[in-house]
Amino acid sequence: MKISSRKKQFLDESLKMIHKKGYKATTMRDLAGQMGFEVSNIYNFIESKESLLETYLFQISEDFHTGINHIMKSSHDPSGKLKALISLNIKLTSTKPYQVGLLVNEWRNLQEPKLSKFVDKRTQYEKKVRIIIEEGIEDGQFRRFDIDIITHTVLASVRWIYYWYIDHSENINPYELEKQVTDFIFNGVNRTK
Amino acid sequence: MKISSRKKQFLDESLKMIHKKGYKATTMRDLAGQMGFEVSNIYNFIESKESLLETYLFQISEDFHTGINHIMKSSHDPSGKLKALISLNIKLTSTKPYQVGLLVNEWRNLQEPKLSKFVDKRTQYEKKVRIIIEEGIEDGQFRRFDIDIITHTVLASVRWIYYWYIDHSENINPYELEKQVTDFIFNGVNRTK
DNA sequence: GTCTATAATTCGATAGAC
DNA sequence: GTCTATCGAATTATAGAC
Repeated sequence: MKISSRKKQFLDESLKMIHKKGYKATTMRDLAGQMGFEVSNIYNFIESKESLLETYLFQISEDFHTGINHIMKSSHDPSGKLKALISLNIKLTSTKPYQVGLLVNEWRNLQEPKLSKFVDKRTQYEKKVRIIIEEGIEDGQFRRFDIDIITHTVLASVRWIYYWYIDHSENINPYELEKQVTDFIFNGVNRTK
Repeated sequence: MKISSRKKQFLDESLKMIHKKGYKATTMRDLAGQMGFEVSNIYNFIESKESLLETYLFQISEDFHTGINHIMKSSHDPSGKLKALISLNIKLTSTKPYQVGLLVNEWRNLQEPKLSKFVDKRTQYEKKVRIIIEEGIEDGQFRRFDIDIITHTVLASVRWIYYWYIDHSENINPYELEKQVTDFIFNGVNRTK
């Protein structure tokens, strides 16, 4: 079951290229050219172009689901859960920025029935985030917002980070980044309250 | 110079379909089928597939640039400028949600030299947002954050809204939405400070 | 694991009649 | 403004030799 280093190299290079050019715009010829061999060799490693996308997407998707399920089962209060959610996002983004980029940008290129499966799982994830926000408001830890609006805004506040990581990974301290983003989400930009 | 209603209908339908399927995944045959005519008729309305994308992208891009230039020249303090920026985003998103969607998702499908032109303009836009944040921190109106991190987080906080609008436009009160998002960006979710 | 060769399909775009 | 017909290029994928 060992994955040859050549296959691993192919998967890594392809991931980066698909992120950069987009899944549809990246051809099998592009991927082969990046490896310096002919198109037909790709099929020694994978079954099809779409299976490549599926592998990337469902791997990182599972990481997020495993992470949030741990958070939901934890004994944290809503504030603690929200902090853990931010931490989860930054941990996964810092270790797998290109996969996170695909998760954000390329999911809709999945074909049915995988597309519906993916969207369903994402909806489940968002519902769990919604519960954290909802409980925080009912507890009085969070202010009274429209729950859906704030759920989406919180999710959006961490969704851009993969891009930052890919371009500046050498200069990013993930702990400082986590601190800043957490501070923003909890307290906003305003100094005078 | 009057645009025929048939052309306008084509442009509107195509915009929606390109948003839904993605630019690369949407074929000229798809667009023709949506209109109920043959592919060749498309070229009565547009020069090429890419000119279609360019038209959509540079129109909405200009709207954002015009808007932020007015804000930068205004007499508002940094807090007022940031509020105006949020207002601009929600105004453009509520009136042109599909164009905003293309701006977020499809810009990289532009070909050179249009691609570089677009990216340059976007960088200019982000620099202006950065100046607002920077001045707010120096004035003491905003708390001391890493400027780049907070600039990107603020931008991300409003970037998701086009998606919300396309799916729920009938139930959205843009003034309430603006109030909620502004409140989030300025004060965060935390109740106890 | 790498190659050559090619199948089978789809793509954007054009020519020209009506 | 709509059609039929078609071109040339590009695309994913497969067959089979080495």
